[in-house]
Amino acid sequence: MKTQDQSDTSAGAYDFRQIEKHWREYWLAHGTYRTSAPGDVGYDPAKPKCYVLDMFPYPSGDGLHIGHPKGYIASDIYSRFKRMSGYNVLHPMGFDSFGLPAEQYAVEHNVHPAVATEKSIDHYRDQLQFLGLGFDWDREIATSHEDYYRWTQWVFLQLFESWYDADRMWQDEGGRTIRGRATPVVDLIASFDSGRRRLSPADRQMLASLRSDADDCTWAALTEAQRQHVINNYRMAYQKEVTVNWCPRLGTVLANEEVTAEGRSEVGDFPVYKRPFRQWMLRITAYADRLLEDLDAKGLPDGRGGTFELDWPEPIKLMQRNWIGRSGGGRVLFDVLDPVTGSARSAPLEVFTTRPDTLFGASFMVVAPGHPLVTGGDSQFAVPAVWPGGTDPRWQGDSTADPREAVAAYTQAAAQKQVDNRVAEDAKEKTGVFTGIFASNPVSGVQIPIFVADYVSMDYGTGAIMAVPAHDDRDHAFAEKYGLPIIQVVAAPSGAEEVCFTGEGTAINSPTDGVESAYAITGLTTAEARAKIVAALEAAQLGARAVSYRLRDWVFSRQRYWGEPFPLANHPDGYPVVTDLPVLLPDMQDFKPSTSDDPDTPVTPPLGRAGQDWTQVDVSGVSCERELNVMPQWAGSCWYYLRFIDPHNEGAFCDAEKERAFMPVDLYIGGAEHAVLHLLYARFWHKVLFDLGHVSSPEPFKKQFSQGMITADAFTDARGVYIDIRKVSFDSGGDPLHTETGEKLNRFRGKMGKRYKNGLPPEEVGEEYGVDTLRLYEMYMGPLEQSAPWSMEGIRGMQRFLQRVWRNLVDAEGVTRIDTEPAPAEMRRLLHGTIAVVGEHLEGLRFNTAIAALIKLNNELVALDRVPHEVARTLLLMLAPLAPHAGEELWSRCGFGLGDLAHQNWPTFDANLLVQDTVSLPVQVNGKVRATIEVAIDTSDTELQSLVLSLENVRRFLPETGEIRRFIVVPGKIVNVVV
RNA sequence: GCCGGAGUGGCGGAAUGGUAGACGCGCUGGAUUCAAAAUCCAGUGUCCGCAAGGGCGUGUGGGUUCGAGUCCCACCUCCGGUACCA
Repeated sequence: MKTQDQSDTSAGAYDFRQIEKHWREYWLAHGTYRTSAPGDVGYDPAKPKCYVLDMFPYPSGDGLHIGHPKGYIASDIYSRFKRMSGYNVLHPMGFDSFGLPAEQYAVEHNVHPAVATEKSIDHYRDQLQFLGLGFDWDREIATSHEDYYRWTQWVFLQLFESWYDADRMWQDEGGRTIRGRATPVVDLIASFDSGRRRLSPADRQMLASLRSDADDCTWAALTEAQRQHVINNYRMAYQKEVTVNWCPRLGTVLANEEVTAEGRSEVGDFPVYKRPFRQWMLRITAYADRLLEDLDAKGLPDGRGGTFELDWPEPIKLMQRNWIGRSGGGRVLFDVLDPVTGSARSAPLEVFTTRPDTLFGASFMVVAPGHPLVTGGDSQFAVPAVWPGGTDPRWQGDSTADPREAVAAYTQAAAQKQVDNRVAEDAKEKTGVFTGIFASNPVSGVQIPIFVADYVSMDYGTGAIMAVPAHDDRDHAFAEKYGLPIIQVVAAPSGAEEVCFTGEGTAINSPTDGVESAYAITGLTTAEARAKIVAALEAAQLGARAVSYRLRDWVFSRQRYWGEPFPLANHPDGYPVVTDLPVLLPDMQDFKPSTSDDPDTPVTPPLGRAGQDWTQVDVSGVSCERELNVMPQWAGSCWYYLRFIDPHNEGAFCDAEKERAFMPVDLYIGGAEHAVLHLLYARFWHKVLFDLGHVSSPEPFKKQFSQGMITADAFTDARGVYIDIRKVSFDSGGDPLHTETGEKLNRFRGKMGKRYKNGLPPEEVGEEYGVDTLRLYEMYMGPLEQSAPWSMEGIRGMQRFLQRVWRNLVDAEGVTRIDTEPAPAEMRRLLHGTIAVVGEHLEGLRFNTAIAALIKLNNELVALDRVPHEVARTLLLMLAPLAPHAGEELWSRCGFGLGDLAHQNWPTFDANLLVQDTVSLPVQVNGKVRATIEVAIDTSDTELQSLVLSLENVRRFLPETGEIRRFIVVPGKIVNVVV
């Protein structure tokens, strides 16, 4: 599959290997893509800036394959286009080099992650440079380098030493009023010290475990350790016991996604246990509303006196909104009835509901297995010793024992139950046990049973729900199984009868207006009924308007080695203290997690074995043990875009003036897999830094774009073993065969990568076809946001295109074919039309159609003996961002300049040239095209009508009378005769 | 399951509600060549037809419209995410 021109070394040949090598080296030697910042020689503050950012890669030991650079090529083209359009472009690259992939690679290959990482980075840099990507390499960073991660630790301390003052009203530079602000913890402590702030009920509840007099003690009476526990409840970075999926055999915690339906690890198939675990958390939920609002906010300040709004694809915004999952509704208090006396206990059961309007349809309640009502955490809520008379046997669980045993057994089983597999979650049968306790519906007074069931989670809302089986699918399934009443209280608008209608409609079977009730909602719409019920509940002190979020706080610690150490230590009195920066990761040869077969083995992070020199640290004269967890890989990628602006600053994470000059990022390109988590986490950190005055804009990424994957066919033999795509050929029928054995292979479409042996390194393709060809082909495969399959046949078309451009401008002897005569009118019209289209499509990241327009223009040149000067020059300018090596070579060969194509001005077009006097109109009869007519652009409709109706092929389709019903003219587009 | 996206010739894809298939690959025929590669020219959704022209055609089934690949409703299939892969 070698191309034929390899041996052609004549003066006029397009020798891409030599050309690409030459310009690659030229650009690096001349610093062609270096960006100047405030304070640099040659920085021009009057020039508009454009910050084009890629999601930086984590450097795996396998190197890049041709699927990886798709986004980098796109951002490179855009950067070059913007530079030519007069912008000071910042386009940096770096490496997300901490984290699990690097650690796992190190384990597999038995090398230290620090060594493996450096090697991988060198390899990646070579590969990226090979692709002719115009990064400013002076700005390269790596998250695992000490001069980077010391600032990651610094940013973490900003979070640790601040709290979210939710009621604070303030204005940003753009004049927007914002509610809530991250505020230094020292201010909080000062307000406690001065008495301006008192301990909250939540503080007292937490203190109850530490002091007997928590109910009425004051801040002044607290010990330092107790005060620190209070402050922990406020910090943006705080410690909390959370339940995780613990796999002792792997010595790691797993995501739900990494646990199989059988409750075993995906990797290795080992048992996984639910286990509570003290973790560092980040209070992202405090920012839920602002993360939501700013997606659509107008007038975000840009730090330079201007404003901006987010230009993100709507689907990505939608995913973020859904992830945050704000739902408005109400909290409702249900009286819990004493099983013996039947009277209400003092502590009611609180639920959150998004549908207060369905309150009259609530026929039972469900609490989560961890709820205090059933864990005995609150003596108020004791489960009775005997089943109430007439309890349905189905409600009593598997045991025939008393309610306490049944509930305890169910709760324990739920806890033991290894992680749920979501696929099965909703489809699987609901289970639950009656607690023996009844509640009273606050609006109707009806007694309803309380169940414990694992379809309710402690993580969302209050861990308890009111069940409305007529209008909630899960409640419905549960009610059907346990024979509970199903009461319709909402009528579907269309009258469409669904078994379980969950949409909005009209309230029915509730009190009717005229009846003496504040809850008279029958006949009201869902929205009206919801508002009325909540207002009435509030008046009766039985509930309140409330908002709930799906978003949870962020578990921020990992029991790993290859990550940023926390700049914290544990004081002997049991609270965290800040240590000096930087906290260097100790050099350990044994960095693997400790594994065990015993689920109860204490969890010991690898850093626990670092030796006392490292683990013990003196803080203000007290010997403390360092925090042994490390940060997740997200940490480094949450702020790297700021470090690129000022990568070598030793005194600050980023110089304030430079930050103002370059933020926000104008275009952020990355994989669609980061659409929710990474983008949300980075936005969160940025907002904290914004609140604290460290950055000047409230959002980091002005425009966001997610590129699709490059997929590739993969092949397996009869045993199911993957066969390297280099060893696959095709028979005449197109069926895949093994090159060596001739065996017939199976083909399927998959992600490109090492696993399927279907990836190719860019060097291999670049050597064979040329880097410019590779760049063009990846952009030409289809819309940037879509996934597309790699094809070794398709790439030839782009190579042909470049060769054709070359031959149009250079003859076989290497002499240019430029004509000094001006271009003919038709050629100029085509040229200027192409400028208009290409510019528009590059700006819109529609590279496939931009390239198509260039191909079309170039194809018109093939028939010419010589190419007019203006056409040649303009064609090269438009080609420059896409195929920079060939562009520079031809630019200098044609004598337009030397090595300066990247800094030329983008061509402008003359709109007058694009106006045409006549237009070719398709003529439809009843929506079917029957003819085409060439008319002057200003032909009147009546004139047009008589012309059209006289057309032979139109008349054939008219009725005998010649009568028409309508005559529709869409100016310049189409004519439709309706008969 | 839930959230988001995508389904158009043999293939990748193009198309502000206005001629479906731009452009590229592949294929067919021709020119050039001793021959081949490369290159150039012409053709190429499908069915009927010598042609002119006509029928059908954008995952499936409905709907809105003078007109639907595009908008609405209901499905099917595939892809991404689902919080400790990032």
